[in-house]
Amino acid sequence: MAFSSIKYSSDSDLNVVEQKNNLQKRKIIKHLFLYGAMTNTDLIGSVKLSTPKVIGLLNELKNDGLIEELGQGNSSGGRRPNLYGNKEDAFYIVGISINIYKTSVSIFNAKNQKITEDHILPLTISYGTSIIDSIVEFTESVILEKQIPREKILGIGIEMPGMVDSATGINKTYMISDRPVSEVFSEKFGVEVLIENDAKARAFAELRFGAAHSKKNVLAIHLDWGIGLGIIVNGKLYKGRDGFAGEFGHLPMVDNGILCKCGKQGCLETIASGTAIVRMAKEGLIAGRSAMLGNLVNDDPDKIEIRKVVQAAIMGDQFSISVLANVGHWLGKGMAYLIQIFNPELIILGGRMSEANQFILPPIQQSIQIFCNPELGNEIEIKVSELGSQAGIQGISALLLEYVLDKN
Amino acid sequence: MAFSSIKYSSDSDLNVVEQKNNLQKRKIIKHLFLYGAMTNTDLIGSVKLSTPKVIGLLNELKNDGLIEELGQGNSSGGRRPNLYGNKEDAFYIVGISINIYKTSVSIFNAKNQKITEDHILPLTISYGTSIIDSIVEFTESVILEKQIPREKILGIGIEMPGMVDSATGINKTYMISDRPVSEVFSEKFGVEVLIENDAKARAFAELRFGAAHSKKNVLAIHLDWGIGLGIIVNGKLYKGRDGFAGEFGHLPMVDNGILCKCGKQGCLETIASGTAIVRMAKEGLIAGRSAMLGNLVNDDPDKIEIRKVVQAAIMGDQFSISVLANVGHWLGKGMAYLIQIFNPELIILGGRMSEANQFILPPIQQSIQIFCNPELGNEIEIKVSELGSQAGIQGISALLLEYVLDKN
DNA sequence: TAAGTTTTTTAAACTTATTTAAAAAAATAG
DNA sequence: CTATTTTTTTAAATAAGTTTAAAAAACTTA
Repeated sequence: MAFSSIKYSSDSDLNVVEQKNNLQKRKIIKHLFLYGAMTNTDLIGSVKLSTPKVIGLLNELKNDGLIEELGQGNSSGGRRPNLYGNKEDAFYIVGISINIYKTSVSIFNAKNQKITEDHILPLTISYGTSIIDSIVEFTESVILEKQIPREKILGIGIEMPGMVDSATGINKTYMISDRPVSEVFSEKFGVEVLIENDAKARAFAELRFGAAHSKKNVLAIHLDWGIGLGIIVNGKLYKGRDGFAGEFGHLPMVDNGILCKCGKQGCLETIASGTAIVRMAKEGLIAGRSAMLGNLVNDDPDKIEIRKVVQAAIMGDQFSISVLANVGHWLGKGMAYLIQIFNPELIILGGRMSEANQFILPPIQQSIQIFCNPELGNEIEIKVSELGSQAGIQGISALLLEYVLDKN
Repeated sequence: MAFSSIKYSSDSDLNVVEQKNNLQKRKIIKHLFLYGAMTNTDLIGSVKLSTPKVIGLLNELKNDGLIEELGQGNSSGGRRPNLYGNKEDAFYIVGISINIYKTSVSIFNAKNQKITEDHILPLTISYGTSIIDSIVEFTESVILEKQIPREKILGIGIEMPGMVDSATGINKTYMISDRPVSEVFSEKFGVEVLIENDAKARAFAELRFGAAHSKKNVLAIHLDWGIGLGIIVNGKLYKGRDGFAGEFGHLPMVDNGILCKCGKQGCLETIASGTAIVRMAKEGLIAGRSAMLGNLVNDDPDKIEIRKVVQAAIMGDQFSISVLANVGHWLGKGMAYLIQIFNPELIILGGRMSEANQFILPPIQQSIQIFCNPELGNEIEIKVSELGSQAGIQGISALLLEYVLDKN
């Protein structure tokens, strides 16, 4: 914490890991958190230190009570190496995932194990600060339930939609306040708080735990109610000057198109997002263009969700198929833009809309062929995220860890 | 060079700087090349070493004959510091700039001073390798004229249009060969050769010597016969997986638009490049839409060039003004895409088309307002490059320097 | 012009981590 | 089951650069 250096009180009430502020030790802890138990030889490659040095640090960390020996690894014919791992209770990270319609809270231990069940708070995100207190209260109840001592909480990471500047802790779209929303949260929780945009948190999860691991230049598209983009460049999450990079969903795609909530017309989000699918399906239902979809929702337009449209498409409903194909067409065109600008190694598709993948992937491929230079378009690898719904909370927790351990 | 480590011959025929392969020494030489003479205190900040160490290295380099003392700098009341600079003849860099219609050659000494007059070879770039020998011959004549000993040439940097992969030395658009074109050049010249795309070389010049200096996230748009983009991210030139990042000119902008030389329709280049200006002006002239432009070229469509269109616009020619405004409109829309994706600190406009800046900048601004999120669009800084026509050759020379000195 | 101050340079002491070498532990071969 | 090999761990020696302190040079001020 910023004020720890001017504190007069004893070290004992400082965060455990902060006490061990040796950069190299932090690097080891970070590694053991992200990638699990390791031998000292494994660590040598990662922290770029010599054997004697790493062993020395490992022994110090053991004495500090932050790591422990976990038996022996296997060897190809020689002394078996000791395995070292973080002690479960060395510290905890709280991850909060704020969605448009719900908020969920998870707690991870120092081994990056989720120690909580699903804690979901139905709550519609607000433009103002009205939902903050509910989120704090809900989170506190989870912390209390697990009896996590405050000083063992490394920090709280919050991922949310909107234009988030994690450096200043401001969201320009939601929870707009006269002072940084991360500061408001931090004050109420009494621990470090980091906020980040949902698509960026997910891209970071892909970088650390998913398909982007050990890759350098990757784009992670987050297909949810809106369309987000996380950009990984030179193996690092790219944020831009104010943290607003990746406003992919608001690229103007259709002249004089539908009015977007951002105020402009014809944004990609208006024709290719989860919201757009629901809107088009509703319109089609009302216009009587799909009996099958009508059956699935008892002719009630308000009951339409992405899953229903996909379900109808699977059943062969022409209208639903064409809605999803159209979404794929526009997404593919947008992706062609990205491919030509970034020449990435890989594009990862994730988020709620992946339910519809079988119907949107082929038109995406087709659009890329049409709109993209073949030298670039033919070589691009497109993958569907394997991290699932936990990507966001995993990403924001890892971001928080690195944020706290890398500073100073 | 790669083979220096397995050479049996004496060190004397190795490149001077290669002999001093100490990384820290190279860093100092690089710095003195890029930013001129410095005091040891100046260097301490740049190479991140202590005073005694830097002084030691400086003395060694002096003994090596690579740098020299250049009198004293000034002090605010104390002993005056020694100034150190590269010796002019420590090494030389040859820069070659291949354009669509001409190729120019320059030689820089170790102080980054251009020691040659303008040497321009009129030559239309070819899809095959036919022009290579002419370029080599022309370059050799310049080297011979200045009597530069081969072993003092650090390397030759070549900037050129097209899809260039500098890592493999291949251009996918021009000078296509069965083996890397940089290798072909390197064999003929007998020294290290680096090739790079023109827009990227110019962006690098902006980063080292221009408006992007000390900035982190900058886009440099190169408006020439085509439209190129150099991307600077986290203070480094971004190239993408194959080096093809920045294919901005081939973003699809117009549905069923004009056929582009890339094979697709409606690329940005077909409506907003130097080539597009000339095409539109020709069409207008033939259709009799501009008497003023007709006067300037004696009604000969083949005499139209960008400068003539600008000249007519300055004289108030409605048609020419509308052509340039249209170009600005589309460029601005393209830039809105880039701003939303990159959230850059700065966009630099450079290249041949900057002659038309007074007519294209206002519509660019307007398009950004229309198509860009105000949070991003209002904050963006747009500058016209101050490096002028030398940007390309300066950029490729600096790239070559760093390429040679940074590798082992 | 001399004394004092500021800043650079040089020299010595100290820190830190690496390299080298030896010891310990566990697997494999005979 | 023992000897050999392989690999990790520990210990000592070495290397490299930083910090501290002192000396030298040049400017300021009285």
